[in-house]
Amino acid sequence: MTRQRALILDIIRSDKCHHTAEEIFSMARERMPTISRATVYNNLHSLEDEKIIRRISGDGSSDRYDNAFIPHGHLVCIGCDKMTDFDLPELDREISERLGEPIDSYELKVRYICPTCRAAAATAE
Amino acid sequence: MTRQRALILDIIRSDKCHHTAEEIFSMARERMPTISRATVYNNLHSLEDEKIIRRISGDGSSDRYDNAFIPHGHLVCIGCDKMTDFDLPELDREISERLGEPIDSYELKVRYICPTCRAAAATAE
DNA sequence: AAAAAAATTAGAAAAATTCTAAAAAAGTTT
DNA sequence: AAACTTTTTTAGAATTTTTCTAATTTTTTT
Repeated sequence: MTRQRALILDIIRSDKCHHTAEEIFSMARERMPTISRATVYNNLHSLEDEKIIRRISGDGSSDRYDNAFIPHGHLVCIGCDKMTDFDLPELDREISERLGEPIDSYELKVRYICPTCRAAAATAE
Repeated sequence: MTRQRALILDIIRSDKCHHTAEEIFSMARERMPTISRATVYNNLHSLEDEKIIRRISGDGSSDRYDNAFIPHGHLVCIGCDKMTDFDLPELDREISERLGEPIDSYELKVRYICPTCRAAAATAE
């Protein structure tokens, strides 16, 4: 485990929200000014392969990275684009049952209108 | 509806498998040699906004586009990377129930080992 | 401590996507 | 169907995102 790798992992773990590779690179730079962009990308890839982190595809924009402890989905508001975690206990087992085969992992993104945006829309009428 | 838009839509609809923007651009070029890359991107974006097609995030590689008729998930084999459709009747309703709010749409990608790769792995032992 | 293996670096290169302003096509109005 | 307005397309440059490269540095193994 190199210092660079530990730093990248720490950045991902110490923040609830999900960052892009470029954001992680900037944050890493602040704490280790010589770290290279390639190192960030290399580590994001290897950490993902080892299932220590997860890549969440950014709808349109860049992909984001998330701690991979417990399987969960993501809610994305179509109004404000904010992304939040969405606990889905047993969904992995359920998918596997529906499929009739074991699965490795899943990625679920749900688009909806978040309570804040819905309230704002209701007020605007 | 311009000829370009119709062509792009036809390419997406007349093929079971899911193509990237660049692939769609090349295929469109074969049938309309003057079509511009920007037109392909513009239309993919607008068709997606109008929910006529769906963007499926490519894990790592480029995003792919899919006909958006019925909600369904995607199976991606971690061995051969092949992507296939996965029917999940009522999953949208179920997600909405678990969330306690209406949803707009969902995107589910399930990573697993496809029967072919599993058989190959079993033979190799 | 020396040797071997693995990871990092800087920056170039490649790939993917967006932007721009002019031209063309589509849709509207009379 | 001519004149007008609006929308879309075009080509290519620009930008953004990601990967590659080969020389160093760091880490691990012997």
